[in-house]
Amino acid sequence: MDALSFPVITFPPNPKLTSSTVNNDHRFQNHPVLLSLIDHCTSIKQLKQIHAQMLRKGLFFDPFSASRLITASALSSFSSLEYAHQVFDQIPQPNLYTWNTLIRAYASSSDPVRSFQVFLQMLQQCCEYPNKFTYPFVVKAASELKASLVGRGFHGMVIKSSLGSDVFILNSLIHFYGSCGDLDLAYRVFINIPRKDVVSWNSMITAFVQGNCAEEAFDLFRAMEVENMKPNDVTMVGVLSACGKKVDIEFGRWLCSYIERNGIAVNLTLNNAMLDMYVKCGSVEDAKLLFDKMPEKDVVSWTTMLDGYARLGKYEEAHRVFDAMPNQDIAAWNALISSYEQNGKPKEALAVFHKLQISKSAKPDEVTLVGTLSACSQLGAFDPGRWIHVYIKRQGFKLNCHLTTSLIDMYAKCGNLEKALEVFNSVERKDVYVWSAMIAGLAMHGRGRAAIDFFSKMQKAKVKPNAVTFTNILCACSHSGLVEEGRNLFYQMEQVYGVVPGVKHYSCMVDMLGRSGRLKEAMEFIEKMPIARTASVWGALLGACRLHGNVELAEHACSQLLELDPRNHGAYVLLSNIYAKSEKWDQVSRLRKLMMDCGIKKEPGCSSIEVNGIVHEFLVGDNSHPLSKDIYTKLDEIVARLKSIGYVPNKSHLLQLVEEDDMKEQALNLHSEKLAIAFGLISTAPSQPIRVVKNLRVCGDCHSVAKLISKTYDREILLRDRYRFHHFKAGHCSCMDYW
DNA sequence: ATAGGGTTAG
Repeated sequence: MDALSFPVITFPPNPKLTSSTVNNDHRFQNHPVLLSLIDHCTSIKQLKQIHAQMLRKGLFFDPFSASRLITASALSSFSSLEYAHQVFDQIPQPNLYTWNTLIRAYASSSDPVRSFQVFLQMLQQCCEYPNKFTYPFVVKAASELKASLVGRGFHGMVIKSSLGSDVFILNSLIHFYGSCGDLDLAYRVFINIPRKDVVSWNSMITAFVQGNCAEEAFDLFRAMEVENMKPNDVTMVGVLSACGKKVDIEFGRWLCSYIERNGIAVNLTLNNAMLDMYVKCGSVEDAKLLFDKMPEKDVVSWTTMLDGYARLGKYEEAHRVFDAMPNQDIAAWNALISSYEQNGKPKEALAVFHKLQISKSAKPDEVTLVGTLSACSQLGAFDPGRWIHVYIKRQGFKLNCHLTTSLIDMYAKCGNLEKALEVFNSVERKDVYVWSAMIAGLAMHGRGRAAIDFFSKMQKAKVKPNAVTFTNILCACSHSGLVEEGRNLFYQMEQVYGVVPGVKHYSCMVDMLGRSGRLKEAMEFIEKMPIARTASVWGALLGACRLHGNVELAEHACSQLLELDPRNHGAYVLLSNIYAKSEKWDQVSRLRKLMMDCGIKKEPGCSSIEVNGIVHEFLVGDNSHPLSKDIYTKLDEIVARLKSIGYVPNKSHLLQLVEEDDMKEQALNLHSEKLAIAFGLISTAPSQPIRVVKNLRVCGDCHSVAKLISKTYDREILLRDRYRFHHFKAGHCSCMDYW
């Protein structure tokens, strides 16, 4: 919803229209010398001197002369809006031009809301109506703020005041509707412009690109040819950006040659757009060739190159570019942080953030924080995550939806659902991503009912759910065994909410049905799918077969899965699991051999635990940790103690055939999650919960052991596995053993 | 009497 409230727009009466006090009567002689001096000012100090002279000579009370002063103080390179506004307030009778200047300056300032305030004041106080110059400025402010209702209000006013055919205003409206994501309305404005100019086309193309409709942008670009409209540099920047999004290097190369053939002026921005296209299409080589030829480079050019290497995982080159850039602004740091974070290297991302803090060469911005928080989420690194939250508060960052979403995600994935809820409740503005993150948080903590509750609250708040919201809510239903609710939501998706179910939603449904033991229904559901079945759908069925020990269906699911994705190690592992559970060891070793022959490796189990801000990682049977000896001693102690209260190791969770019984036990005890928990017990205070993150699904035996430890050692254990959270407390797990 | 709309990195 719109955060800005805007009064009903009516034109106020115009009391001063007939008044004789209006000071536009040229009583004052212009003072050409003084006025031309304004244009030569290079600092606020000089302007203030002229201001003083103007006051002495009475020139300041001439609206025209005052307007020149306002223009210089509000729009020049050394401008000070605050000063401009103070001067403005002293002008007895500002004219429309002067009002427009102030509105314009505020529209492109960091606080565009103020241009609305000045606009409203103008409606009341100025003796003239807003004109064709006023609207582009306020509409621009509305675009900046994505203030969709306010902008529509302006559109209405434009029509009422018969300015509805001004191409400047209409172009700004295209831009406005585009930035609000309302592409249909933007297009409606566009097609109704009788004499479109190149800016009209550019605005519409850019709107399509930014709304992720690259094809439509290309269509429009081609239509320009037909309509004999010559594209310019801005047009090319737009289509190149679309090209990067589509990862279509062929078309991108063609566009570059088009620019050359048609003699389109290449400036720095256009060069940067070409660089970006090459980088996004994965050709850092092409980018490098262009980069070396560019006559002028700015920080964007350097950062784009850095990003090009980093996103390919060429970190050595990326760091070389980083060191070579004239100055590393925050964007450069962000490129490094996000590439690490997005390439599954969250530890490295945190390390870069740490370096940034020490170097103090740039101030973290919102992008930095979002990337770093995401790294914390991946790691389950609660301490750094919490630290960043404090930092956000201390630095006075306003929580926008992006940051809010990241914080909720971080707290949820670090096991602190209460904190996530606290952040959620503390913010006024909640968009679909904020709601979806909260629902995902509830889902991974097994709070299915609450998730459904939030989903209906979301409807009441009039926030439209999207595909991600549905993935999360279906996942919540699945993890809590809420089959009826999940089924209903699935069937409402398209009919009630207009969200067409994608393959992720089908996978969720298969998981939900299968997990709850409805294997037959799950299979029928797959057969009736109207869209192409992917590996993930069969994977969900396979997982359910393992849970319920259905060998036959598992074999079918597995063969279907491998047909679609022959190198899917998860499929082999799951099927081995199923064979192992029913003690078909010959099948287990057959699969093992098959995997070896195909060179497919099981993803090794890995658990990490954060102690005092340091993340420790454990692999299966790991003894690389400095405290390894102590850890194994502790583990022996734990097992002995648990056995004395009736724990029986569950050997069916082993993957390989181990003949001797005690060997089996040992193999179980080598599981990474047990090592991490044992390390947690010896290295953290008894009051502290143990927070472990595992890359795979938690093993059944480890799950039982964690429950028993939570009781026997009176310790909370928070274990996050690949799919969800297990919150062990006093002998119970939050998943209620349904996972 | 002065003026306006569309552009690139994360």
